[in-house]
Amino acid sequence: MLIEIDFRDKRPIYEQIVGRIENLMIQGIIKPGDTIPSVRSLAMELSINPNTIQKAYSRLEKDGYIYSVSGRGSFASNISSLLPGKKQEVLDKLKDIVLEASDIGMEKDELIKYIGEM
Amino acid sequence: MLIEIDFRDKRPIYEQIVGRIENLMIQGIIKPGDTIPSVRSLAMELSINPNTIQKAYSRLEKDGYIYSVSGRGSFASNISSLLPGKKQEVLDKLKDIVLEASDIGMEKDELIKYIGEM
Amino acid sequence: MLIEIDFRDKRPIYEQIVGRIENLMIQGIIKPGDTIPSVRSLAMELSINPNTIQKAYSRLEKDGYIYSVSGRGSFASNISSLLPGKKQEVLDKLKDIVLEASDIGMEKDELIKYIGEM
Amino acid sequence: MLIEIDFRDKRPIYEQIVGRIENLMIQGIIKPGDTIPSVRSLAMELSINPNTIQKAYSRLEKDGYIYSVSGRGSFASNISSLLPGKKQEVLDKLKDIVLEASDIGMEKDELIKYIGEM
DNA sequence: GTGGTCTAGACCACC
DNA sequence: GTGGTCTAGACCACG
Repeated sequence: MLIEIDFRDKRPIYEQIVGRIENLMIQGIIKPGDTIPSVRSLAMELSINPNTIQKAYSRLEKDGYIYSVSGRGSFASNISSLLPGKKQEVLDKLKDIVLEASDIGMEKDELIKYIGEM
Repeated sequence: MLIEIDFRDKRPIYEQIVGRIENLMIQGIIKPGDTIPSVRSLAMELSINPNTIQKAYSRLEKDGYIYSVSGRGSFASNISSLLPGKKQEVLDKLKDIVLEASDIGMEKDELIKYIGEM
Repeated sequence: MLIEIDFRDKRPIYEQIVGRIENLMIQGIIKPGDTIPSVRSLAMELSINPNTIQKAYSRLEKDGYIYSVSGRGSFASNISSLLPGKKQEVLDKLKDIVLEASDIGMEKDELIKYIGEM
Repeated sequence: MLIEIDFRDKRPIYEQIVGRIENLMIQGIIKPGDTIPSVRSLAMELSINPNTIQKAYSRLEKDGYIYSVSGRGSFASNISSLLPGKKQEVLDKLKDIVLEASDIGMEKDELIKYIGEM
C-alpha cells in the first residue's frame, strides 16, 4: 500500500492523501503519465468515503499534480515546473524556523551544525 | 499594542495569543514576576470574547509560562527551565524541514548556505 | 439578492457562485474586508445544500479572493494582485477566438469593427 | 494523423472529434464529397470505443456536416450554407469576452490593439 | 467502469 | 453562531 492514512494525524484525511501523492510524485515513485488509483478503488482500499478521495484529487488537479478525465481515470502530470515553487516554500519555512530559534537565543551556527550532523 | 491578532491567520485566536505571550517572555520583554493583563481588559482591548482569552491563559498556566493568583491576577513565571524543551522543539521542526527539502532534491548545503546568507 | 443561481446553466452550482462572487469583487461591489454571507445563510437563501456553498467558498479562498476564519465568517481579500493574471486569461481567450475566426475566413478587421461598434 | 485526441482536454472525446472534423472541413482540408473514415477504422486508429466515434458522427450528421449512406460509409457535405451561423457564433463569443474584459477594467482599445498585434 | 456534482445529515473546534 | 471535515447515498455524462 503506497498510500496510508494515520487517523491520529491532526491533518484532515484528504490533506494527508494530497501530501502523500505529492510526495510519491516528487520522489519519482509515481511518474508523469502514470495512472492514479480510481476514486472508488482508493476509497475501498482505505475504507474511506469516495467523496473524501474526490476532494483530495480535486485539490491535486487544481494544483497541477494530476489531471482527471471523466470516464477514464486520473493521471500524473509532469510536475517539473512546480518544483521551483516548492523550493521557495521550503526556504520560507526554514526562514521562520531560524527566526524562531533566534528568539530563544539559538545562533545560526547551532542550527547549521545540527543540519550538518543529521 | 504588544499583542495583536491576525484574523487571516489559520491558527485559532487563543493559540495566537499563547504564542505571542510566550514570545514576549522568551525575548525578555515580559520578565518573571511581571503582571499579565487581566482577562477582561485584554478581551476589551482586542475586542475578543473573554472566553478566548481565558482559554489562552489556561494553556499558558498549564505549560508553566504564567501563574494565576485568584483575586490578584496573572503573573509571568521564570521560564528558564522551559528553554531546553523549546530548543528541542525547534530542532525537531528543523529536522522536518531538512527531510522535506531532501524529498524535492535540495541538498543540506543549499539550506546551510541560505541560513548563512540570511 | 446579489447572488442567484440559474438551474438551466450547464455550469455546476458551486462554479456559478464562484464566478458571481469573483465578479462582484472585481466590479467593486464587494470591497476588501467586506463580510461574505455565511455558508449556512447563503445556503438557506438559495435553497441549496451548505456543502455546495462550502465548496464554492473553499475554491474562492484557494484562489485568493476571500479568506475564511472558522467561527467568525468569510471576508473579501484585496484582489488587486490577482487582476494581471485575470487580464492574461482574457487575452488568451481572445486569441483563441481570433484563431477560430481566421479558420472560417473572418479577417481581424471584421472582428475589430465588431468590437468598435458594440 | 489528421485527428488526434487530447485526454487532458476537459471536453468529452466525441466533442473533440466533432470539433476537429468540423475544422478540417472549414479549412478545406476535407472537401465536399470526400469520404470520412469509417467508425470502426477511426476507433481502431485512435484506440477509442466505437460508440464514441458513432456519437461524434451522429452529431456531425445532425448538424449537416456529413451524411451517411448505409453500407457505403460517411461523406462530407457541402457546408457553405453553415458558415454564416458559425460566424455569428464566433461574434457571440467575442461579445462575451469583451464584456468580461470590461468587468476587469480593460478597455475595448486594449483588446483591439492586442488583436492588431497578433 | 470512470470522474464530478449534489443532498442530507452529522460532528468538530472555535468564538 | 461560524467554517471545516466526513459519511452515506444518489444521480449524471462519458466510455
